[in-house]
Amino acid sequence: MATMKDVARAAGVSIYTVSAALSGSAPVSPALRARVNKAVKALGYERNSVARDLRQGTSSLIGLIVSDVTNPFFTEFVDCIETHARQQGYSVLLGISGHDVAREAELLRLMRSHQAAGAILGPAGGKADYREAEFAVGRMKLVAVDNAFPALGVDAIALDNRKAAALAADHLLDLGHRRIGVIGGVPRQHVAQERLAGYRAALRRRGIAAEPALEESGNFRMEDGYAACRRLFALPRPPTALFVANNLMLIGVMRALGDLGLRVPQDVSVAGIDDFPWAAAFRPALTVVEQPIAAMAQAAFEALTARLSGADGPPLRQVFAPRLLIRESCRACER
Amino acid sequence: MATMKDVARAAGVSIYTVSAALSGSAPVSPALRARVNKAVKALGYERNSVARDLRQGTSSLIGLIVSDVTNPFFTEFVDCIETHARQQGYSVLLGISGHDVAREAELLRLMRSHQAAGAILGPAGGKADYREAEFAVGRMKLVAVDNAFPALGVDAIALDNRKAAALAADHLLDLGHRRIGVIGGVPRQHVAQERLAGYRAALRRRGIAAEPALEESGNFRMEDGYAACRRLFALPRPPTALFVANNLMLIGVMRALGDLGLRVPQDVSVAGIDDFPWAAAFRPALTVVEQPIAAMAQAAFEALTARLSGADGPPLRQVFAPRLLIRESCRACER
DNA sequence: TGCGCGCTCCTAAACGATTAGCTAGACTTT
DNA sequence: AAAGTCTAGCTAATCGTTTAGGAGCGCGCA
Repeated sequence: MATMKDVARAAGVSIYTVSAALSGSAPVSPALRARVNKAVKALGYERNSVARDLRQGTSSLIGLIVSDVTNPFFTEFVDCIETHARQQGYSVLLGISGHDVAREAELLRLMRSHQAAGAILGPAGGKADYREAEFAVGRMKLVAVDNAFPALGVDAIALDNRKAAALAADHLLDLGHRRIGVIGGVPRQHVAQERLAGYRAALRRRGIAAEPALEESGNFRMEDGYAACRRLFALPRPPTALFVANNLMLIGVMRALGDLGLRVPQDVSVAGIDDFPWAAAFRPALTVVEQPIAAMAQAAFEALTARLSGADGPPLRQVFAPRLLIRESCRACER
Repeated sequence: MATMKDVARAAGVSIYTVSAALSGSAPVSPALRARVNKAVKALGYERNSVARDLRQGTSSLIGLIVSDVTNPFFTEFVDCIETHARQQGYSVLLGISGHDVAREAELLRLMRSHQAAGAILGPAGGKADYREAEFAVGRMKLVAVDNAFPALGVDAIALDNRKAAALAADHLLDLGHRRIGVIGGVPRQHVAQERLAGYRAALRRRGIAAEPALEESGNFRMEDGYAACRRLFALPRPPTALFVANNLMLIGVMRALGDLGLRVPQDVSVAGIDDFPWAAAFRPALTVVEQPIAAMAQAAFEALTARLSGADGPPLRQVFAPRLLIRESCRACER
């Protein structure tokens, strides 16, 4: 690999001039600039970012940590972030925590070690899992998304999760359902707590008593949704409708209902959180609450770049509004 | 941030000793090792990988370039690669080419610039898009997956695409279909050519003449599948069955059929390539040809690490066998 | 002429690790 | 006791950039 030194020799200039010509950090006369460019081309020179990053003390890398890329929410989120990052000259270091706080911490350490300028992450845990002092340690700027709670002490981008759950629950209640099963996330996670709270609040507003047997939970994965659904329909008095707190579990639920021979929406109404490309192609098309993923990704990226360019001040929290997409998976309760 | 120098000072040793103690590159007496570890903890020292990488001339980064993460095949592939990489101490630099060869080249340049040890990529283009000499330039080791053709001159991991297409087409032929529409990829891509070839060969084996009007193509995205499907059913004599060459276009097709008021499989039979988590939850559950993604990802990663640990020799090509998953979206032709 | 100012370009010192080459002491061998 | 061998640890060079601090030159102005 050719280095700047080789280019300098070939062009008959100092490596300072090469650096200046390539980065534009200082003026270089057209004549020398041309000689440098010629030498660069002739040698096929490419800048060594590692050396640059070492000297600069920071890099053009940003970290991106999600709990599960196969979750369509994160898939699209990753897609959006990568696009913004590339356009702004950043490269993205991808980490997948698999819902494991220890793995997440390890990934953060690794990214710090690579001198990533910052990181965007969907925290895997809840309040109890982070010792605040240790979370945002070091120079690396952090932005939390999705399961972001205020105590983290970093900028956060979140959905109005209570509202999202209430939107789905209210829709089912409006259709006359009174026994609405819920399949929420693990209670450890902030986002799960909020969605459950939204569901309960919606019931309470109609004067309906919460029924613990109807409250199931899983770890936001397909198989958890499947299992939880089977449990709900093994109940002596199963629900007439289901509110499912995320997309992956919603798929699990649909498979379970299929296996149980239950038709949607004739036998059970189903509403979930998270839209995804397949939701509308399903028969029945699924009624879900949509998150504005692209807007949230952009906000996350902009929050990060703002910090990177020196903005300081207390952590900022941006909350986005959910939207109910009424399709075909819910109908009026006949019992 | 504490550096090795700080640790050395705090422990009363030279930075050589710190380096040796931490990396195990040379023996260090228990007494000094303990002092070093204590100092590391006290200062919260973390190794600066950038400095290390500069000195070593290579890094623990590997690149991963896919054309579209939202394609479930790549989503799962990325997931698998990240897991292997993390377990072997590598971090992954993710790039999304968006089916654009220029963007792909730019991403490769960036990764080389970051001194990535190697990269795994799903090439976006076809033979005509790469000048062989320029493709595998530099120290970085490359492994191609999915749309990998021999002329690239790097290790390749591929599906037996002709077989995959034939599996789907034969299934439809066995059910008595004779007018089978195909929605393939853009002809530029090797994988698209192969799948089309497999479909044509299956027809030919039954003595059925290819009908150009039934051969549509798109760029492996949902909207392309949608549009192609609408075109096929605007034909004077539309097909009785459809073979769709990838998952995303299959979704588009299902939406289009829904919008056209056509029922699957009563009015049209549909078979595709690529299984995905939703395929089985669909009503009807979708009959597809499955790729062994996890095995392919593992093979890709192992091919890369083999090269990284010095294996040389001519490019190796590994071809994987597809498997037909018969579900509910195809039935006997009644016309 | 003498001085200051602006340009362009150079030399050399960083950045923070790894590691070749060396040294001092302990232990073996003859 | 002298010479050889090991071992643990040190010093200093090195990786390929960026950039502070000058140097040389031409120009304008008094």
